[in-house]
Amino acid sequence: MTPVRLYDSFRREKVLFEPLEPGVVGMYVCGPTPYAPAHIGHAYSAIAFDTIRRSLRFLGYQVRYVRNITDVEDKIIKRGNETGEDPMALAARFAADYNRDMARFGVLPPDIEPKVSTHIAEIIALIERLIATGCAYQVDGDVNFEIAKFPAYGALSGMKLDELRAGERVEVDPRKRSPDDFALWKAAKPGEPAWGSPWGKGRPGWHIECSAMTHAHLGDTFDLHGGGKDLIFPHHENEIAQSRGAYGPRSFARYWLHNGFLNFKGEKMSKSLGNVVDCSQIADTVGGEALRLFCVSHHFRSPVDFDFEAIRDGDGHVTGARFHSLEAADKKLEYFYTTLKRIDDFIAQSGNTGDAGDGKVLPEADKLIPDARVALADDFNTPVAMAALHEAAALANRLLDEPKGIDKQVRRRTLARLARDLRAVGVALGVFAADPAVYLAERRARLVQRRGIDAAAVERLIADRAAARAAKDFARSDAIRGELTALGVALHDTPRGTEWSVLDTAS
RNA sequence: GGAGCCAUAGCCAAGUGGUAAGGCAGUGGUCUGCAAAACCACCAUUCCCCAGUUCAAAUCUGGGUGGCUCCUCCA
Repeated sequence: MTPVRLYDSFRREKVLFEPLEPGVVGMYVCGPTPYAPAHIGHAYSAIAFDTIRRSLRFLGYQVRYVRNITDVEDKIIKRGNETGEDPMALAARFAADYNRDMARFGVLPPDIEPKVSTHIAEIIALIERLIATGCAYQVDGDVNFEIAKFPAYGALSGMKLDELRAGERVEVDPRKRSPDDFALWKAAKPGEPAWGSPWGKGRPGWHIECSAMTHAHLGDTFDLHGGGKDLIFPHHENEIAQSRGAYGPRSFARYWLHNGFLNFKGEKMSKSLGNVVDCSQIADTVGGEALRLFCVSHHFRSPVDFDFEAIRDGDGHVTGARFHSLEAADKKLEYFYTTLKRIDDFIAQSGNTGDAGDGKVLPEADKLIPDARVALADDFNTPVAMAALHEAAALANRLLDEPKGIDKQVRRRTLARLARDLRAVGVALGVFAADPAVYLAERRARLVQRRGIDAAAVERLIADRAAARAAKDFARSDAIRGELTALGVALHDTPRGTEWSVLDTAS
């Protein structure tokens, strides 16, 4: 396996990653609270950590990947009470939606997907332990964590307790010993899901589930903990306090990873600004893989500006959306899939499909995997891996275009190797998994629909043009090309006949 | 008020001490009946500004300017 350096949010520097057990990584990522359709921010985070998980595998590590679902939480209960739907049913429904959406972005299912509702016993045991160690106290049916008993509090976020109080803006529960203390267990209120506990009926507070679930599935101490930057405070800070308060100062996550946030034209995404984009809208409009490629073209820690423009009708109503940066990513995908298809076709035509690319190849073709490895081992630098993919694809196209001067066997084997390795790196990034012909056909169908192109009319014009060309009537042929261009269609004359695609105009 | 992040070509984006990856767009070329696609070449003497450290700075230090985030639910 390849040694990895990563930026640890806790130490605030890039460090050598040394898993507890060499070659084996235990990784926990904060998953969603499913109370509404997943939006692009959820996808960005899920893709970031899925890519890290895939990268670690590519680098030779065995990864145990745990991503939870917080299915008991205030927002779910509130939404359920508003709509009349049972909160647990609502959470289950949106959790299923979430997983379906993430699958469209190439996010692999976690190895373990624990839920709060199935870990109540573990949560209660952890709270009891915190009471026993003196970190938590019971008030009526509630149990709170007492921050004063955990002097290391604030190490991850850089928060200091006296400053926290200065910034206190929420109403303080007078039964708390300190305003900063947070709930581990909340006494049941009418209309809320509740479970029996030593403190009466109630439910877990937010934060405690992650401490309980990491312990249940990864043990006292584990390697990587990930989540969105916004979770650093208070969520991750509280997780640390709970877990270390219970299991000791050396327990819990050994390295912290936080992904940057998505902005829209420099603005934070928020419902009030009307710039929250649902995952299904993205996947339907440009395809899920375009978002995936967009994400891995940026470093996961960087804030990313997401280019989004609402399409409005004459009355100003939003009728659709343009995602310029995703359309660019989709076009880039077309390049890679076209390249893969060219190679696949070439290998198929050469008759020797058994040669997967083993053996001696052109030395330039041997660079892709090592280059990708170096890139991903350096803090999961996917943009640099993308650069390696571009160079490999250009090499493949060059070999396909210019057969002269290269030994036939070496050429074919080199192309087979390139296709194999492009896909191997693609697996690490979560791209290029589709059949190229299928992807290209689906992409064109999407564009045809989006642009309102009449495919049958296009085919008719192409037939007319073929007739004109056969008659060497090039003036007529060019006139038809002009008509098609006006329709937004580009033609591609090949030995197999004329193929067409949708122009990538800015329209 | 406290904590932190970011600023690299027209645009997107890597690079955290050793002389500016990659992509898009653009220009020229190869190929083509003409195109498209693909390929090739060109495209930042310079990294927001000022000062400093160093043989050497986009990278480190200090001071500015501009943008953003967290401290409250938030991926």
